[in-house]
Amino acid sequence: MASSDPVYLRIVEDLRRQIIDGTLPPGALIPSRAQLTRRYGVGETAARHALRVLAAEGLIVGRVGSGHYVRPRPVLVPLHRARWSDHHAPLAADLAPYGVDVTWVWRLERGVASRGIAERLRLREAAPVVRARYLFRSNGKPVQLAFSYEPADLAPPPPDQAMPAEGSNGRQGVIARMAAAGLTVSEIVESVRTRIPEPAERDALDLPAGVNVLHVERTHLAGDRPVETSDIVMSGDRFRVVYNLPVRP
Amino acid sequence: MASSDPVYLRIVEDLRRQIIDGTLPPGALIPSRAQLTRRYGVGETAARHALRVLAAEGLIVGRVGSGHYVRPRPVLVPLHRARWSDHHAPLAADLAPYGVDVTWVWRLERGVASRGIAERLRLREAAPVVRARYLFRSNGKPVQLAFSYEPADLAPPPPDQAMPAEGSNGRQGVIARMAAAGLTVSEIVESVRTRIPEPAERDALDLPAGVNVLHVERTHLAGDRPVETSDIVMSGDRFRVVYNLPVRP
DNA sequence: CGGTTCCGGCTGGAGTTCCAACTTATAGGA
DNA sequence: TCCTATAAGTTGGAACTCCAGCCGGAACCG
Repeated sequence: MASSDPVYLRIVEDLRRQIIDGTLPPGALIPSRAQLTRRYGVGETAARHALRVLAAEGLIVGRVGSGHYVRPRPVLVPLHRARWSDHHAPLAADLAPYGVDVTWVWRLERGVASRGIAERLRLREAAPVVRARYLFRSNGKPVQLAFSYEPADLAPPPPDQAMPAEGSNGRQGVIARMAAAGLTVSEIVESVRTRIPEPAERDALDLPAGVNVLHVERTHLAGDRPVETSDIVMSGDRFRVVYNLPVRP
Repeated sequence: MASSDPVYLRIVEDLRRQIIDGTLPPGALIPSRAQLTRRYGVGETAARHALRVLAAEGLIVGRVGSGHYVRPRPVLVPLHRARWSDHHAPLAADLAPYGVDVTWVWRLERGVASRGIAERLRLREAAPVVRARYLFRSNGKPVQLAFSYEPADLAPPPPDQAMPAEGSNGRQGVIARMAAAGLTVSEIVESVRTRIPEPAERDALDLPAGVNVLHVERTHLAGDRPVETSDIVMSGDRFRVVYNLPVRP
């Protein structure tokens, strides 16, 4: 079976091993398509596909006109395979392309960091922050309420004149914006718990009395700097995720 | 910018729209590479790439010698984009290929369903179940304890003679086994909370007194039938996930 | 009439080629 | 010495091609 494996897999495994064991250290230049083609005695298709796979895994990054380089730090979990938050804050954004009816509205506000937020963002208390409030609806029914806080000085800065801004759909989360800037983002999940909703939350989520909500506190870092922290409140302490499994990944 | 988008994206978006709005109902045959090539006036590369992307998204499935078909039920969240459990039970399995030192041992036991487990698996109390106990270690330090329960009659059945079986690494979780069987698996997360660890857990995880553990109760369904339920206990109520973002997905 | 064979169509792996856009280094000119 | 123009190398998008293996239906034969 191993002998009938696709040719490009041999290159992928070989390079991956070298990256993991340090033969190709972070920042190292990966052989170019032409070099791989000669070295492994394969066609350019195979070399190209191998590089694409490694790039998709996050182990290397390609720069047009320059080459493929080993990513500066070891990849633990590539985003596309493991996003803790997929079922929380960005739920709507991820489901929308699949025809699930999810809509959301958001509002941006300037404010100052409370004690807790300041701690999570490693700011001094009362430092200026931008708060976004999201309300997600599925089939008209409100299902999720989220607040995200970002340091006000963060690039790219939020629109200054138009504050407070509002909208429905479309606002990119910090992950997408950091990714666009080519940054490595990490995530700290500080707490996941169920609790009794506050009156305002019960109101927004249109909940009957006596039910609990799922509460997630989450912070995103770019390098070592916290760039966003969020409080996510979902209706009910019991939720369900349905997916189809690709028969062959 | 839209005009400079890759050619294949036009095909992807067009077909995706048709799948979502029902023009191409579940089970429908997708135009073949040759047909797409003619219909959209593009090369075979673009047609092929479009089909590959849709297949990766889980919207269609290719059958060699036959064609590409719309998947039988709407995909909500493709597994590779959203696995709630990636940071819980299968953590080790996902991290291992990236050179992170994670090892685990497991042990299989036959037993009978307690009241709670019976409820979650929709079995009568004291029905026969198979219990697997996992202990995950990172750099030698125990980080996660998990118990999974499956109905004993479930296919593929656990090894009967070798019970109780033990091992280190290698045991496939129910998701992988169901995927291999081509089944759609859904997941219910019943509860996520932090709590005081029980003495046995504190012992296994080598925890100092006074810290909390993160506790997740999770059930997997194949269609409507529960096929596994698990209790996951992680050391600490604060954990961190690090990933690199592909600059362009 | 029923079973078997055969052929056309399809996927998926692989190779080859071309080109635009970009980076980098080098050589030459001010 | 410093700046600029040029050339070589690289990625990424795309087209075209070939082939093995598989599927399904149609034709054919007993």
